[in-house]
Amino acid sequence: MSSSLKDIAKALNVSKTTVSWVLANQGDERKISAVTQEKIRAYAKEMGYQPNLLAKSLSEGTSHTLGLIVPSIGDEFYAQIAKEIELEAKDYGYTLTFCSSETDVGRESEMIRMLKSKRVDGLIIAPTKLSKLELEIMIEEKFPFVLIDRFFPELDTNYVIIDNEGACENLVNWLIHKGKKKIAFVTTDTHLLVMNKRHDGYKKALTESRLPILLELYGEVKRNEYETDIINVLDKIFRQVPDVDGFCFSTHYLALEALRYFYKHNMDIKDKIGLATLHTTPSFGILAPQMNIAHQPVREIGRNAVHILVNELEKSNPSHEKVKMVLPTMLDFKP
Amino acid sequence: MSSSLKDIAKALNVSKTTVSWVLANQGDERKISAVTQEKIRAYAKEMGYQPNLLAKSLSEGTSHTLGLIVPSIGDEFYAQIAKEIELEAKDYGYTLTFCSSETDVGRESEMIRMLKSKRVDGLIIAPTKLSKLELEIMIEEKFPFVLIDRFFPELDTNYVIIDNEGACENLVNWLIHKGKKKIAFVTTDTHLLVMNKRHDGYKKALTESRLPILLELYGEVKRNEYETDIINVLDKIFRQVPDVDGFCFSTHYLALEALRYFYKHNMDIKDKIGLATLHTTPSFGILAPQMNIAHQPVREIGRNAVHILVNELEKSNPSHEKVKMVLPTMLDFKP
DNA sequence: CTGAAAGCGCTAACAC
DNA sequence: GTGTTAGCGCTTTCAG
Repeated sequence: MSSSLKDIAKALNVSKTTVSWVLANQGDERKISAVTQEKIRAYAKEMGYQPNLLAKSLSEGTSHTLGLIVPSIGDEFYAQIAKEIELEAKDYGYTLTFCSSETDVGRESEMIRMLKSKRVDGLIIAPTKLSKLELEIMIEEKFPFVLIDRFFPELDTNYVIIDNEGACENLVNWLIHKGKKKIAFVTTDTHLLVMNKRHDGYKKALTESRLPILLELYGEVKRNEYETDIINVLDKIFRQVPDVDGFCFSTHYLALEALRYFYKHNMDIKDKIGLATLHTTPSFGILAPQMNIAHQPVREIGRNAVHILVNELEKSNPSHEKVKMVLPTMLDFKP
Repeated sequence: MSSSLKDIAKALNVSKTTVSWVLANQGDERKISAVTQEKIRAYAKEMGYQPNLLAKSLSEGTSHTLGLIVPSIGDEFYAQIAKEIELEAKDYGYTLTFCSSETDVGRESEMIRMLKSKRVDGLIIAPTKLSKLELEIMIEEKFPFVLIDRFFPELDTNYVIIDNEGACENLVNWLIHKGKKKIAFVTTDTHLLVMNKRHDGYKKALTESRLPILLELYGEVKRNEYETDIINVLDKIFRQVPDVDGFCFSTHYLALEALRYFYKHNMDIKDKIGLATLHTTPSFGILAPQMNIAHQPVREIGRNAVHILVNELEKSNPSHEKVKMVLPTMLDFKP
């Protein structure tokens, strides 16, 4: 089984230190003789020596591991984010430990604690209802972390989010520009600040164009049963405003379910009804080529989050400003 | 900052041992007086004591962490698998560290070594071109791991895969049953055994029905540029066999891209062309309600993989047979 | 009922 | 050039 420094040292009649040094490539620096070095390296290789990183971490006080907490790794968006984060982290020599809170929101803070206990060097978190308490503790302790996708304006933390308000404002403006007058806004998870921002963007666009903001054109879908609830929501909108001519969805999976609905009812989403959504899913290109999309810059979100975190970890000067990054979405408008 | 057992012990004038015991809930068992216990617990809470799991792991020789290696966490299928694995692992008290090999296949074995060095208790791997060497080493060392999605028949390992051959055989049989005579098979990643099995299933179904296996009805798509290459492949099939009346796709993303093609060319996939695929993607229900699907039992794959692994980890008797599990797909056939 | 001490595998300051 | 030693924070045996 895996041999240790001590085993090698004993077998070769040198000290642990010597072995440690040459295996850490400090051999020359520490002026260990070439023969000893070679001897050690050869034997280590022969034995298939694998350093115990647990011990190393304990000793060094840094684990070179980052923790990632997302609401659900099964979700396309977070999976992509995770991918980008993992790639970037690897470039910096960090591995990733992740937890998803899934349905069990109550256990989010438990996971934060767990990861801190496992001594990850820092955390990247897409918070849900997260007891802010846990974040406040981390701020207090100066534990390095960065929020993504969502944030708390009242907390002084690092974060990387998108311009939610601007994205929806642009989307709706475009629909207006194309002559739409009765544009509905369909959303969910309204306890989230980001969702409110998206709604704000919608309202702002209407207001600027002096269009009325009608309650009948607002649809709120229950998150945990969105596949079925969106049907009620859409039914209601069409009942109350039969000549609705545009839809802005606050997120991709609502748009997808709405498409299912439109197809089922054979609706003319080509000319009659204008479509817009935040974030995408691969099938939109086929299902609704006319869909106007504000793409999430997943790569930038992921990469920047890692950047910021690693920067904070590796800077000797720890007391610098938190970075608050608001990324623009990538607008993909159809003529 | 995070206090340690020693700090607590010192502050309370007791020994580290005592503190360790009560905080590990062995207080009663070890007959520590109620007052001492309470004192310790209260102080630990006040200080916000968080055990250093690194130290605990090092000491106990087990990290309660599982490693997951997939080709790409950004891929829908693996993301779902990861979700299931994470959930199940959490139930057993394990957290997950993951790596995806992404494009950089050469680094797979590096990741295995890294995770072993980090002393994960076991590994769940969806291998790609993986130098089998690494697996052989693990077998030799008796390091616990289970393969998912793909496997090597010549290696005696745990694995959880699906019945690839049976799935495609069933899919194609159904198409035949519906009167299709010229069924094409479109695939990719043909260096993978599982892909060959799927092809075998296709051929088996044809043979059983005494249909010819035509080379012109076989399409192989280059994996790394499948979005564009599939167009050539489909063009070629339609050119050589204009009256092709069925398609069996070896995997979901090929089916999706093919749909894009069918839509673009306005083809009749409702009656004229029969469709079948292994695994699904959310939009199929809208895009192609007629698509016959052999669903991957993601949940079962994930859960069973964790089961098998944890079982091997926690059984005192380590020398039992490797479990080789072949799960049926869930067939979703359209009339 | 509680404590001392060794040990998990590694690093690093300080000898010689 | 190389070794000694203490220490990272925890568990656990053995002694009182």
